[in-house]
Amino acid sequence: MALAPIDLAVFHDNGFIRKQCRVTNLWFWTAEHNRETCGDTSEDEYTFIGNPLISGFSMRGKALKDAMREAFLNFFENDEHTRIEPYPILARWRDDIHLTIASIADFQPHVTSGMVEPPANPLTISQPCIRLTDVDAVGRSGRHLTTFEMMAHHVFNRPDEGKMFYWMEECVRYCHKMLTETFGIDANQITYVENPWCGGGNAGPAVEVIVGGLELATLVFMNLEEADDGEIEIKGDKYREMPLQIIDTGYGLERFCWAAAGTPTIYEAIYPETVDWLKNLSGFYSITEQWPSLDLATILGEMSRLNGIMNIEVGVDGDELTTLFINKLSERGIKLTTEQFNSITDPLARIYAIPDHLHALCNMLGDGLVPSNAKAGYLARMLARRTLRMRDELGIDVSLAELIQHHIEINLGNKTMKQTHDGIATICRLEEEKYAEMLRKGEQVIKTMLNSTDKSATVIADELLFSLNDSHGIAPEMAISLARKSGWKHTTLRSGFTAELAERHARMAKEAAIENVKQESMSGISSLPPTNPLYYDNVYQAEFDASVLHCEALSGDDLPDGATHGIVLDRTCFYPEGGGQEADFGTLSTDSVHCRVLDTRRIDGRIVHITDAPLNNGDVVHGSLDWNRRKQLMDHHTSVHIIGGAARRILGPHIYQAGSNKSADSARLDITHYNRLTRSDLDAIEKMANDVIVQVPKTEKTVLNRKDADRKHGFDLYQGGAPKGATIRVLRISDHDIQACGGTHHDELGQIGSIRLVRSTAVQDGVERLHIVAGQAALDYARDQDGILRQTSNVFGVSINDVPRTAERFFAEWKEQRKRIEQLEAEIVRLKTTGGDDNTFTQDGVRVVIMEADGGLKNMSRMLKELTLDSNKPTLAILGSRDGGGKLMVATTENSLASQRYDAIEILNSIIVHIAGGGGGRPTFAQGGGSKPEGLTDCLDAAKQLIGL
RNA sequence: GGGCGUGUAGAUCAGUUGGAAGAUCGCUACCUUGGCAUGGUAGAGGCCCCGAGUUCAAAUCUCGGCACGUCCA
Repeated sequence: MALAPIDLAVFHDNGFIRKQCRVTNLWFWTAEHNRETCGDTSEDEYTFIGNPLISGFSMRGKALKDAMREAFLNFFENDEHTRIEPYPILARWRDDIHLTIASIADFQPHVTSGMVEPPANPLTISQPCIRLTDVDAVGRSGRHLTTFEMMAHHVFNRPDEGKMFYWMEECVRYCHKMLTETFGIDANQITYVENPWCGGGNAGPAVEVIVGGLELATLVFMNLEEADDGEIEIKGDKYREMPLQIIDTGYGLERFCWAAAGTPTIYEAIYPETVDWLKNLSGFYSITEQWPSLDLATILGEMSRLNGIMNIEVGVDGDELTTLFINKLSERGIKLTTEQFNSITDPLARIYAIPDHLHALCNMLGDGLVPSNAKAGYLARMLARRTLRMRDELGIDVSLAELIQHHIEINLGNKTMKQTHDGIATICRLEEEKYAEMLRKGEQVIKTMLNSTDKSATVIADELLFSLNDSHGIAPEMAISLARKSGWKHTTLRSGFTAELAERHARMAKEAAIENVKQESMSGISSLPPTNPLYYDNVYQAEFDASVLHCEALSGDDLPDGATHGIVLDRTCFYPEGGGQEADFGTLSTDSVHCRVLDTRRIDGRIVHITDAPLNNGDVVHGSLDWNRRKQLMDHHTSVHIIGGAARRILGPHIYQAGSNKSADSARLDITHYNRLTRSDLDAIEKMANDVIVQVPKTEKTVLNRKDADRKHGFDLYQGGAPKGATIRVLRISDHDIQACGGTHHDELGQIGSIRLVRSTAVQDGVERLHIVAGQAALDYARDQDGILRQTSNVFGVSINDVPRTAERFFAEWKEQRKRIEQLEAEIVRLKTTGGDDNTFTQDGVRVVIMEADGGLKNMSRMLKELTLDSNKPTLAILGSRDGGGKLMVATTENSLASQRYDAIEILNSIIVHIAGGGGGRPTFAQGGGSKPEGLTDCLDAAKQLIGL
């Protein structure tokens, strides 16, 4: 069974009829009874270019967006909906996506799964979103954006609980009323296209709202979930109805603005000042002056209308599209050459894309994101680099920081964000420096790589271009332009290369995607009640009594040594490994059995004690924690929160936890930051952390439901990762640090004693790892350091205070003496090689030196250099040493009688047998070694014999 | 999370099949000049990132670590 046709009273009431699109075959509703296409096809041009569909909005840019958003929200607010403030652009509450990509993303997965109540119901919101999948089309299509606001009204119905707010009929009625009344859109211009939606295991009927050829909104009625026995089939998969029925709508704020402005592109509607500014800076208007016959305004107007029917998407071949575009323009009486077309559209695409990218960057950085070479931070870096590249291609001399500053002023109205404007500027400066450094290095790399390529070459080897892009960040176009700059003037980019590069990346990603996910499981525990955790009631309780509910023999390679069984109790003080805090150890005993707990894990919601012996179901056991370990883990965990808060205060609002680990020995906290930390940064954080221990007597622990936690504390609460449950445990250390955390924490900070921030290391660009020791571990650490220092001072025989100075002096002296030894060795070489002693012979005009020397190959090679470098004295030199198993070196003066007559390799190979070795080299310089130093004399004798002495 | 790449003089970087540690800039001294820009000559400056392994021999090859870069997810 497929979905039933959508047939609503609201359509009939407004004179709409249902038709099937001639082009797409989709069913749609229209008030224009002779309409044959659904509105969003390759035959439906934009009708609003130069002819706005929405009247009463004469402003542009930020003012237009503000007015439009307010009109939308106001409409729904006046009709039963609660207005909700937008969520952050960084989806901190989710672990499956980095960025908020839709308004419904705010409520996934906790609300859409039914676990958590929505913040209001029904609600209306305008949610800033970022989508980078179409980043390549931004600026070229006239309508693509990386960042936009999705206006929405959402409803979460529970018909099984009698909570049914409204469904399709009312939803479409709201939409139609708003479009025609609030925005005064002519109903004839509107088509409602039936197009079922599915994704992420859910599906439902959906309606696309097309106005003037532009999709303004989508109304999704999500009431189905994937199920093998489902009766409804959509796009090949089977679904059944689910208890929660959600209305997920999405109205494109910027598209409303565009339809109201009627500008050639969406960018001119929302970023008009920036577009003008960049046109002037880049000298755009002077481009067409080369062709006085071209009428730029007419060309741009026709191109915009055409944009509506051109399939400008990622992955469409650029050259083909250009040809098609030029043909279409020609049909309309506009004759353009490819060269003319490109020289207009290339810069224009960049001018349009830059404000979009700047807006996305402001949103990301403003929310506290730190650029990085991995994860979410990389998305910011990619946008920054795209922006910089386009800026360079336009030849504009304005720094990224200035561009961003301009954008914040003009398009964001100087709004305050989580990150300070100064902070954003600093990050931009650093990013631009890194970009410039990458370019500079890239130029070097290209020169080196192309060394073996002829200057007249017209192509660069594919492998080289791949490597330049993947390893050095130099995009193929950039590589070509740098190569031309460096002297390979005739190189061009092979057409289709960029597509191949993308294909190659896709293939690599596919291969990497094959990974094995191992899931821990135990057979008979899913029917057990969840274990009652006693550690939340009293973190200091170390002894308890409980009943054994389940005992199972375990096997596997990830178990600790000696572990044999997994035991589930009805209640426990043992904390299972989680949230970066390692598990508790201890003992479980009955009158007759005493077993050790070697690990504690959470499996399927039950706490499993990993032990070295079995217990019987129904046994009453006494549990006892290894208290020293638990205390140390608590010291470390609470310290991590304190350090995190201190780092945020000292380094800035962008500090966010990127991971952590708390073991008995030490703790680690990974934080996002845009610079390497210095020791003085660490000292300041450490000092503040220790001050907090003294100044804040008690921590506050509260349990809130998810809805209240979000509202009360915001999303910085979820530093430790996306929350899993409907209730949230909040640990509050005064106003120093407030976080959702399921770990065990001290009630009194004084219990920790002291915190040391040992050092920081880099996890990736933009993430610093802080190494922390606290409590007893801090004392142990100090003792260890003392020991090391004492040992060192004993070696030097000086007091501890003198160690640094002494080490410095010793190192300097060592270097000096090493140099002195080299000089003396050189002196010995000179003495040995200048004398006319018994080692020197003359054979037919060639000096032959055969002697035993001291030292290794290095020393001998210096002697050989001395002997054979003088071209006035053709020499054959054969040196041997007993060093390290015996060494031999043979050399002749290059380009001389000696080198003509003797082959060093031959001589070496024929005599080295006496020291049982081998070797090689060049015909004028050979060396080798052996393992029988006592045969050296035989070697040298054999050499004399060979030469005929 | 995965792939690729880079650590050599104060700086920027070369370094061929493993076989003699280099260039340019900067630094010091001297020469040229009335002085400077400049030009010339000479010199100083190296734990070839660290630690193992292979080898007669490792800056070079292999493995591990540290530091850094880059692309993709």
